[in-house]
Amino acid sequence: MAESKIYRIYQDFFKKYGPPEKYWPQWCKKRKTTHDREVIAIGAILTQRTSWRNAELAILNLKSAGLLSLKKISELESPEVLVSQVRVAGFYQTKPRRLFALSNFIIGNYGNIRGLLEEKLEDVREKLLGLYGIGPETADTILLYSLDQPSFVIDEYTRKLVKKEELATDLSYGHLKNLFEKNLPVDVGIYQDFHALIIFSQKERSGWGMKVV
DNA sequence: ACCCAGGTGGCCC
DNA sequence: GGGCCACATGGG
Repeated sequence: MAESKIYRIYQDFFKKYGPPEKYWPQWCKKRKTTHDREVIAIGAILTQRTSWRNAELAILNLKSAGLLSLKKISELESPEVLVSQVRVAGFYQTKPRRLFALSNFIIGNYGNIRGLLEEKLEDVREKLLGLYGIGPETADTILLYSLDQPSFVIDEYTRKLVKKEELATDLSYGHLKNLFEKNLPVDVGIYQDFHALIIFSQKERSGWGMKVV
């Protein structure tokens, strides 16, 4: 494993760009509060097919409205209440429904997001995938960055890297996820850092990273 | 006026 | 299982 090309790319990126915690302090930091975990899960939905900049503006809108909380969202009469806060992040009819579905699932079944840590990774992943608006990338983002579970995230940047380095011809989500997980030590920190580094490498550090929310 | 940004569900074949 | 489309705003 140590000599695998994928692991070598990770090491090269780390040397080149340094620890991602510098750029994504909220997402990669070692100790997270329950609120941190909730914000990351909410952010994972808001940033779907959307620039992080706009997703972050929506997060700030939710914060100003006192709604940056899974419990608060789950208590809403209707997801439409969130339309004005979410608008800036696009898909403003669908994303509120997705946030509502996730919040109701977590609060209704577990009381709070840390409840998900009591169950096996595979089981939580299957349940997340069953929710409206949560596909493989969002499920793995929540598992990896919100819950600190070793579930590698595949996105378009990862696919670009795979194509450029000719790491695989099958670009399906499941195949790439298995490929990366098979070629890396099972280590949450490495998974988190590598996914972030892949994005930096594709974006060439063009001035973004998550601000403190 | 285009094109894209850390996707997903619905529909069709 | 894969291919196409709608969803929607803001920035380059």
